[in-house]
Amino acid sequence: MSQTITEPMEKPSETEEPSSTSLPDHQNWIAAQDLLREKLIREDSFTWKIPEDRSDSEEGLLRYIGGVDISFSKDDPSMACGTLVVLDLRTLQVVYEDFSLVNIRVPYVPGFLAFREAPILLEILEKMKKSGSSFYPQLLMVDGNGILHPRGFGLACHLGVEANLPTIGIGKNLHHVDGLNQSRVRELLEAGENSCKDFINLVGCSGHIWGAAMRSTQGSIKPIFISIGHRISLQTALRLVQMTCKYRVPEPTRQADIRSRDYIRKLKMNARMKFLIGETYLNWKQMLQMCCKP
DNA sequence: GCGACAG
DNA sequence: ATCTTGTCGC
Repeated sequence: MSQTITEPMEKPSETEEPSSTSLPDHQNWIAAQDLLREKLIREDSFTWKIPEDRSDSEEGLLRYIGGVDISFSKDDPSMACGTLVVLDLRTLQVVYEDFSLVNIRVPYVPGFLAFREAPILLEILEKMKKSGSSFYPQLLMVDGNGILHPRGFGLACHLGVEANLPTIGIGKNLHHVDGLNQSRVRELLEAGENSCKDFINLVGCSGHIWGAAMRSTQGSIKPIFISIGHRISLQTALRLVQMTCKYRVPEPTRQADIRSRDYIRKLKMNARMKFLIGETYLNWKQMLQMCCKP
C-alpha cells in the first residue's frame, strides 16, 4: 500500500544478511512467526505413551528425550556452541550428545530468539536424523519459551514446527506477556501454595493460560516457566518435566546447558595452550595425557 | 514518552 | 547469554 521506493539499491536476494534491512522490519520476522504458527498443534500428538515407572520396558513407550541449548563465548560473542543431548528416560543418563560451533550474526531481540538460535539447533537435529541414530529424540525440551510469548510462538514452538517434533518450552526467567510479571507470579504462587500444588497456571489479564510456573525442587524459591511448544498439551508437558527434574531445571536442558558451556570452556583452554606453545601445538587431550603420566 | 522484554 | 568467590547449609 504505502510502500516507499526510496531504498537505494535494495537487493532482492534471499540471502539473510541482517545488514540489509534490519531496523524497520522485524515485520518480516513477525510475518514468519504468524505463518509458522498456523501449523502449531497445541494438543498431544504422538504415538508413544508415558511409562508408568522407570522399569517399564514395553514397546511404544517414550524413552529418548532431547535437550537443546546454545552457549556463547565472552571473548567472541559471535561464536556460539549449539548443543543437542538425548537422555534415556529410564535412567536420566545422557546417551547421545553433539555440538556445533558456528558464528551467529543475528542479534538477540526479545520475542525473536528463534531467528538467532533455531537454525543451528535444527542443523544438529537434521544431522542426527540423517545419521540414522537409534537415539533420535521422541520429544525435545528447549531452553526458551513455547507459547509463552508475545505472539504465542516462542523458540520451542518454532523448533517443534520446523523439526516436526513434540517440544516443551523451559524458561528460567519470565517473559512479560499479557500482564504477567514477577509480582503477579508471586501472587499466584503464594495463592497456590495453600492448595499444595507444585505448579500454578500462568493466567494473563485476558484470561488466557500461557503456561505454568513451577517450583521444580522443594526449597527452590525461584520457579521455572513451562509452556507448550508443539504437539503436546500443557498437562502432559508438566508431567514430563516433573519426571525429569532432579534439580531446578529438567535434566535434558540442564545437561545441554552444562555440556555446552563445558565445550566452550575447553575450547578457550585449547586456544590458550595454542598461544603458549606456539608451533608445537598439542590439543588439550594430549596435553592432559602428558601432564598426567608419571 | 518511558520502561519492560526468553536467551 | 556472559563475568565471578566465596559462602552458607544439608
